[in-house]
Amino acid sequence: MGRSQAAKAETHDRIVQIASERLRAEGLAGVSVAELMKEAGLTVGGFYKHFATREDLVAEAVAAGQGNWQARMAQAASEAEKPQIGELIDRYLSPKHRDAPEAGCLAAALVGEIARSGKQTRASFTEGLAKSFDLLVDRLRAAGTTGDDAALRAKAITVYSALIGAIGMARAVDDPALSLEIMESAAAQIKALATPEGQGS
Amino acid sequence: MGRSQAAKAETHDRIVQIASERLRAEGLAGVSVAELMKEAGLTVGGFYKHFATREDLVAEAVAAGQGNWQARMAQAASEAEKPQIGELIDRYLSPKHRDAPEAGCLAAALVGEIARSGKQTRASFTEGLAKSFDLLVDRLRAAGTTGDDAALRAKAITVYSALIGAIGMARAVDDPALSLEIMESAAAQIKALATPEGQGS
DNA sequence: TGTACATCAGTGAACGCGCGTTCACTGATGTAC
DNA sequence: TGTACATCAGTGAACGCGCGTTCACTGATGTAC
Repeated sequence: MGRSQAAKAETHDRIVQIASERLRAEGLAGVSVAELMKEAGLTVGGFYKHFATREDLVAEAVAAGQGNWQARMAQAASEAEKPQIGELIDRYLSPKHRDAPEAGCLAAALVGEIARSGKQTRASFTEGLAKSFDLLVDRLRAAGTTGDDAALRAKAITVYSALIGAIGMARAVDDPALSLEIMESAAAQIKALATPEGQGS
Repeated sequence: MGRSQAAKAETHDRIVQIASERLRAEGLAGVSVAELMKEAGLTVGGFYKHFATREDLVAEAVAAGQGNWQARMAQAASEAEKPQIGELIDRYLSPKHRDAPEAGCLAAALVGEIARSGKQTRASFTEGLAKSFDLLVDRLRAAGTTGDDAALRAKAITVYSALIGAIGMARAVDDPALSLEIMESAAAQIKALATPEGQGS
């Protein structure tokens, strides 16, 4: 096939999108270049017309994958349509999110491996994480959570920490009852931290 | 060398101990059987006199690695010598722990990968995690944290979630200032959740 | 508008490499006499 | 106590395999005339 810039960009984006899903599902080392290209309907060799190395793709996929998740927090048409923080927490710590990492929060699925990754991947991740913190601060402020800017930011960081840790454990654990208990216990406590009503218990 | 049962058990333990450190540092797939054996002063082939497959070792190393960390919470001679919950949180979210995953909390370093691991590894992890929850409940009760048994358990789960998530992000992030901010913000908020004085802010 | 040519996205076989695992072997030690 | 033997932890070369990457090639398309 031809080589218009638009067609190439489309292929490029398709590869990145598939990678961002597959990497969340299988881990940063869990999918081979050949598999990825096959899933995109292409063959191995073409990969290097789009990326200099595998790590280049991973860095792009990490950036794209964080975008996916942030969209849920921010991409509503109006303030009223944006999800409330309590609803966000419940959806984050749900069996649905737990069982579909490929469509879920990239940070939760990959933090551990990103810590051991190359410069580009870590830089991509850091940028996306900073943006997630900002969006979470917005959601806390919209919910009327008490505290000045610094306090809200500290709460946002802690809320995100607890969400990531809880869903990580819920996914790792072998016991379905314990997995549910982790999600439900954490959701209740995090909501208490994040909403004005909950403060003080 | 000979083959007394004691000598074999000692070698076995040495391999498991080294694996538990190296896997925390490099990830579940980050160290090869040959490297591990070399570090234990042995050669590849001998590995299979101790473990049927690589995954057998990983499962054992996961169990052993959780033990290491739990020891810090529980293995003091008397109640007075056991660390206070606040001190535990500060030590957990310190640059020292962040920069030495091989000697630190296994759950923090490996949750994500354990979720994608085999039966044995996940079973090992689940058992260890349940024990960690129990030990954390003890520490909360010792600190006089308010709440009945169920509430203390929910708090313990949330505290551990937040610890794991925060140190995971602090390790993954590329920016030293942000890394410190994550640890400090989370430590303050988690202490508020975990100690009686902090309740209500 | 029609034709000749250059471009380059995509192909698929081949590469070198490190991995987990196997296997014939060694030799120090525990055991039987 | 001393000797002969069986055991089996540890050796290290070899295996088949999948990986990331390379490379000579193809052929549809954009461009120049």
